[in-house]
Formats: sequence, structure tokens, C-alpha cells
Amino acid sequence: MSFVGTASSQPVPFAVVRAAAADADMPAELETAGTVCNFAPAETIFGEGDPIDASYRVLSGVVRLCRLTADGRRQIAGFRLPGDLIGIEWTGAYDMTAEAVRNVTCVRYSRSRLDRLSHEKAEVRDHLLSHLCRDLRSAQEHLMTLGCQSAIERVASFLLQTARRASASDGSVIDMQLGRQDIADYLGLTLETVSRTFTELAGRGLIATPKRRHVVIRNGARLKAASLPLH
Amino acid sequence: MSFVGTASSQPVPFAVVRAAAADADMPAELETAGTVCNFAPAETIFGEGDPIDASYRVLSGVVRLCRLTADGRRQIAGFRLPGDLIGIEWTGAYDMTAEAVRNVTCVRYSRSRLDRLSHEKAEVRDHLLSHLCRDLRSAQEHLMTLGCQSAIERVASFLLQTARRASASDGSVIDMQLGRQDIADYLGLTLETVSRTFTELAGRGLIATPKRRHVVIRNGARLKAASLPLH
DNA sequence: CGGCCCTTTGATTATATTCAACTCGAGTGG
DNA sequence: CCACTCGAGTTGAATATAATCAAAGGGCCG
Repeated sequence: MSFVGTASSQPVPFAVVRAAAADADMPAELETAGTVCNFAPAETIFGEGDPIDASYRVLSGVVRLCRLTADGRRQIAGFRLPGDLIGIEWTGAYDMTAEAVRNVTCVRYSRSRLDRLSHEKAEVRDHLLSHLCRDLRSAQEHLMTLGCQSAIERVASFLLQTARRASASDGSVIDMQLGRQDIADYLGLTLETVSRTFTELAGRGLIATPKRRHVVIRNGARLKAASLPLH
Repeated sequence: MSFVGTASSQPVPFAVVRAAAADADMPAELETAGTVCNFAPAETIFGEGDPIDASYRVLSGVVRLCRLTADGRRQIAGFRLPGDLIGIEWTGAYDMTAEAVRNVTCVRYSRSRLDRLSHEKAEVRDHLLSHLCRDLRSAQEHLMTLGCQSAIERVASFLLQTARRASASDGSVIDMQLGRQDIADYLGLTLETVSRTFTELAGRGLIATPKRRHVVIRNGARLKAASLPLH
């Protein structure tokens, strides 16, 4: 099977998209403050329970936020893309572990500096607040997925969400960087079930999987029908 | 079977507890502002998608926050107890439906007034912010439940969480007001599965169900072992 | 006391998990 | 440049878990 014909030849860089949009409402104070730092694949940016000494803004790559259980089960609460802020919780300790999925670049804001900025500049405070609200909203959306949807619906919703965040349209190749296990832990499924579901969706012609960690939405409308219409 | 001997004779009023604690850090401005209003069982306080014209503080009773899918599936995002604030999202419309589980009393704050208060008084703003953080944290906890736990673990965790919120200790009767369907929709299970799990836990002697919507934790330690140790 | 709704229980089925084998492909070193 | 190797992904068969369908029991309300 071949999708070279219809698929655009340049993969949509899932991990670099949205930076422009997010930067648009980024206060100048945050734009200039902070230090750039890099993380290798699977490297920990901060760990659950660690005292909060810094917050980060993602510049490139994908970050996974996750929690582990005592017996090793993992739940990924979400993926953060360029433009997103992580580690801005107001408690004393991080309540999630943040890990680089593959190579990641961030801007690091020291806690004290961010506190001062958000205290002095209403613009910064509002920006952090709106991020917090976005996180809450996305967690609630995620709850619907985990509580109400079947495997196919979960994967279909996830792919649509991914395509939307990447501003990808039908036919564009999305480089989502994520392996099957990451997707499984995000969706509350096993990696085998995710794999089978990809195969099933590809068989129906709704998507294509040209190469590892890449995906093409071939029929967004039908994919949407396969996902759960939330309202 | 009888638990009258060990169970305290007065049910712990799950729905009235915590008011004292929550009120402790309640800004005086919020304490005095607003109008009291009542809701009958199953009555809608506000609906998902409605324009936000007011926020509420629960005085008594239990409120469920939920979302429906197009085909009628329901996910309950959480239950709100006295002292909790609902409808404080910063978007233009409510993103949840809030319904009274049984009789509920609330204080209603008009949107414009709350906006003004939070703008003028840092104390009020911080209070709203801390509530928002609490909501986010509880949503993330909920994600672990829905993504990682088995039916028994979910019910056990839920009961422990309920007991903690009610400040109930082993042996006290907790009036949780919730029916099996509400618990099921919160935990992402069916009501039959919830019922069977209650039966199972009661059979093991971990809990007792003296009457409808009441529950007694008989062995909190073993119940905790049956729930998922989150870390 | 009667009716209704909530809850429990049972039997069967659907769905996803588990365990296992195999395939593919990307990256590596000869 | 090609062969090799290892990790990621796919596929299959058997199993476990919860959902579904159905019926009966019990408590709370009038």
C-alpha cells in the first residue's frame, strides 16, 4: 500500500507546531527570562515529589507527564508540546514526573524568579492562570476518554486530538514521536491493544502508518465518527 | 450480620463535614457576599455549555459534576461537598453540568460581583486559585483511578477517599448520599459491577453496608491494601 | 400496606489483557 | 555499503475482567 501520492512529502512537525500561536500571547517578561536547557530521550526533567525549584516552557520536542504506582503501572496524564508550560503547580512539590519523549529543549524559569514575576506582572499571572485552566480542561477531557470510551474510540479521539494540535489536515504526515507504550499508558490500554487498533483503523482506510511513530489521517470525518462524539 | 455494636450510632454527615475546615481560609468577602439558594434532588444547578452567570459555594448536600456524551454515556468528574466552590472556570461557558445529588444548599455569587471581588482582593483571588489547583489535582488523581485500577481497586480507593473527606474512622457510618449509578459513573464502571464489588468487599469484612447509600469502613488498613497504592 | 425504584444476583457475552512468537526497521559496526 | 542486531511493533491464541441482559429481592416513600 502506498500513501506517498496523497500524503504531503514533508511531515508536519508535531513537536514544533503551536509555538507561534502560544508565543502570540506570551508575555514579553517570560519571553526574555529563563535559561535554555536540553534533555535526551527518556531523560527526567523533574520527578514527582521533588521540591519545586523551577518551571519550564517547552521549546521543541514532546514531554510526557506521568505518575507511577507502587507496582509499576504508569498513567500518562498528558503530553506537552512547544509553547506549553510545565511544573507550574502551586504546591510545594511536583505532583507529576516530566520526561522527555525524545530530544527536548526547554526554557527553565527558577521558581523564585517566576514567583516574583507573577506577583509583579498581572500579565504573567494571567498567563500562568490560563495555562492552569487549560490543564484542568484537558484533564477533564481525558477523564471522558478513560471513563466512557472503548479502545477504538480512545485511539480515534487521540489521533484527532493529535492532528488538531499539529494543525494537520487529512493526508499530512504527523510525526508524533510517541511509541505504542506511551500511547497505551495515556489511553489506559495495553500496547498490544493500541497496536491492534491502529491496524484496524488502517484496514478501514481511516489512517495510515507510513513509518514508526508517524501517522496520516486519511479520512478525518470517518475517524471522527469512530471516536466518541462528546456532545 | 450486625454492626450496630461497633458502628457509632450517629451517621457521619458526609455532606456537612469539612465546612469548618474550608471556612477557616474563606475570605470574609466571600463569607458575606452572595445569596443562598436551594436545589431539589437531581435538580440542575448549571448546565454544560450555559453561559457563566454565577459561581456557587456548597453549604450542604452533595453536588455531582458531570458530562454526557451524544449517546447518553455519563462521566462524573467529581463530587463537591460543603465548602467547595463550583462554576469558577475562567472560560465563557460552564464546561460541566452541576446537579444536586439530593437536597443541596448553595451560596450563589453573581459572575460580575465575583470578578470584581477577585480583581480587587488578592485574598479572594488566591482562594479561587487554590480551589482551581485542588480541582486539577483531584482530576489527576481521578485519571490514575480510571487508567490504572481494577474494579475492586477503584471502589476501595473511592471508599477511602470518601471516608477521608468525611473525616470518618473505622466503624463510623458514612452517609454518602450517592446511589450505585452515581458511583459507577464516577468510577467508569457499570452499576452492577459496583454492586458486586460492594458485596465482595462486605463479604471479606472490609466494609459494611447497613442501609442504602450508607457505608461503614470496618478495616481501613485492609481496604487500603485492596486499593492501589499510588506511591 | 402497596408500589416503585434501587439494588442485588445470576448467566452469558463482549472486550481487552496476557503470554508468546514472530516480523520489521532503524541504527551500528565491520 | 551491507549484514547484523536489538528494540519496537505486529499478530495469534488463550484467558481474565467487566459489560450486558434478565430476573428477583428489599427498602423507602406515599
